[in-house]
Amino acid sequence: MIVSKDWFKRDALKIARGLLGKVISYKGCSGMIVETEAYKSDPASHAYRITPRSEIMLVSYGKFYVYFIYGMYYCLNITTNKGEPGAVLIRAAEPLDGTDKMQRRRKTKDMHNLASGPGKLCQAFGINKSLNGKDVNKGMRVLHHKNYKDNEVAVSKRIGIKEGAELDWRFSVKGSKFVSR
DNA sequence: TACTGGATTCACT
DNA sequence: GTGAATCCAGTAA
Repeated sequence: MIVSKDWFKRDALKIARGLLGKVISYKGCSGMIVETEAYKSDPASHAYRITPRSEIMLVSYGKFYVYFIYGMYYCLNITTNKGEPGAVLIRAAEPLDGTDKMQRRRKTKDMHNLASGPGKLCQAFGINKSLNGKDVNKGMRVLHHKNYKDNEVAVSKRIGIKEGAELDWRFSVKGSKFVSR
């Protein structure tokens, strides 16, 4: 079951929390999201100062925002919108299907090392700037986990959301071995 | 046009 | 724990 674009028309913090346990599917690979980070209009965010690159966060929701960083890595975001520009960074995922492809792209067999970080995740799924600006579910799909079809609250209870001790905008699945360091 | 630094990762010590 | 890799967007001139 696909997560609708309108699902992202809410506060970034709620989206970041709600995305945990959701599944992303792209290029024959899929994985369950286990770590996210919400970005709103704070100084650390691209949404703080709107530029041509980050304008997408101001004018849209439910779109992919992919940017290149450190000359080597991509980071995958999904834009949100509830009265102010924002986005959620997908930081890590637990590989489900297409792990052989991920292992080839990542040049490692280590499952824990396939998508346990923003840059690793993009490398494993073969994500690049061609996904930037595309609507959710066009290209990459965002799905409800087959085992977690019920509502968000139930999902949260079952997988156990762990909020960052100091960072209340970063969320991870409690006990997951697939979150970044 | 030139410079600066980054929502990271990995190898090496 | 530390530093290198690497390139693009943003900024200042």
